[in-house]
Amino acid sequence: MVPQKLKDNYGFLFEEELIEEIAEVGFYQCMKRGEKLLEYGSYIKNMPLLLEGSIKIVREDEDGGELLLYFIERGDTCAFSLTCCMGNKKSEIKAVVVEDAELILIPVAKMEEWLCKYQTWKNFVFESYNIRLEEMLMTIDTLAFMKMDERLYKFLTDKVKLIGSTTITNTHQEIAYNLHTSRVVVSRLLKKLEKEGKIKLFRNKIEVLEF
Amino acid sequence: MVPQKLKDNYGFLFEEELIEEIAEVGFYQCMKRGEKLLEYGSYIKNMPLLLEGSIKIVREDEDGGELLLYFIERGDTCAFSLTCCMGNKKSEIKAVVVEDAELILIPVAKMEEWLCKYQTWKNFVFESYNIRLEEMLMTIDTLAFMKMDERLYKFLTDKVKLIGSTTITNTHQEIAYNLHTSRVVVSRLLKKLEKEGKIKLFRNKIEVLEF
DNA sequence: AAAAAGCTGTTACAAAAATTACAGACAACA
DNA sequence: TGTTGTCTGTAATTTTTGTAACAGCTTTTT
Repeated sequence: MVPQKLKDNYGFLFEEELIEEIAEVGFYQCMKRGEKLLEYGSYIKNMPLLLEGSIKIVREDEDGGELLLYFIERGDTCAFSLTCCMGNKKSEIKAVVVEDAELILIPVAKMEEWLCKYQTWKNFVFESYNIRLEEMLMTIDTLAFMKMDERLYKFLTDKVKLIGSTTITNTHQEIAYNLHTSRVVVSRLLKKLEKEGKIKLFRNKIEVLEF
Repeated sequence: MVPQKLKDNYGFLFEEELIEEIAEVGFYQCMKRGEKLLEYGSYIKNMPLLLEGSIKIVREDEDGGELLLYFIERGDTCAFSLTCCMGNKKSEIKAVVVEDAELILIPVAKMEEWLCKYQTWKNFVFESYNIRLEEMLMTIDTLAFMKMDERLYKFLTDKVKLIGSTTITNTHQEIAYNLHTSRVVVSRLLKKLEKEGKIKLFRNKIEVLEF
């Protein structure tokens, strides 16, 4: 069962031998929406490979402020976990399950061993770092160069693409947390988007019409 | 001459043998303030090790907008160069010399070879990625959680620490570019900081009193 | 020396975002 | 069924940021 999902998601990346090693040493784990995979300030000694579902990476400041950094989908791993376990440091971010997730946890020791043993693994690890740096750049772009109405619309369309459905189930308050703004601002701008015909508002739900 | 500076900056990180290899295959390069080490959209096939001076990493948007991401000091390398040369991708950022710099350029092939040959090199490369991810996080923090006056003051104090002098030689316009805001806003907030006794303003110069 | 170009301070105004407050709608539940 | 808590829409106000315009300097160029 697990090896099959491993193959589906990583088979085109890794050789048979590596897939088998992963299945052998990895812990399989299931997580429900809302559960925390990684807490701010915690330590981690495993590297997660996502098989199913999606996860959001969130930054927090001292005053309880939050900001969504980006989403992780199946076939991905989290570069901050790499940072965290290779440097043996506290986590700088928190990771929360968005859609029910299945994942495999790889012990750090193995992960380091494979770096030289499997070229494909090395490429995967570096590629992960590169993707994360790019995601961070895009986050910075939205913060530095976009106004709140654009950021809000981007949040909605990104989520639509992520979950593969045009219906987003979030309260205005939840969205406000993700964008680090106030609920009033989100409600106001959502109403504007509705008047422009881009979305349709319901209680706890938003239907995205254009994306 | 060069090997000496190499030893000074990297001797406590790398073994003798690796230092010698670096000196052998690396190109030595000197750059003046204002020169571009890396242009937006360009390709790069070498990884730079900074021996002297400092460099700033800047993000640009389509409309010519700019934003300072962070500074690089001697003993550092640039993770975006790694991204760039290992993935053979266009540069997402531009790198400009802040203080006259000396650096050594390592060909990608060597850099990859050393990953498995020298444990210390592998650690250095991963540590570089980790440091850059952290810097990016800090940049995101300032954008998401701080107001412009705080960002401006942070810019000034960061630069004081970087160059090791309390005198910053920049016009208000240059600072405005770095923070992606307007000159008027910078002038206004600088005046406020001066009234609070934290800085003293001159033409083309700012003296930072508290940091 | 005169002219041009660049830098700073300031004013007035517009736009964007944050804050406070409150009312109506809906859902959960005793 | 009535109460309570949550979610949404809206209005009024303040703070922050962006824009335009201009005067007074200093530095550079002619």
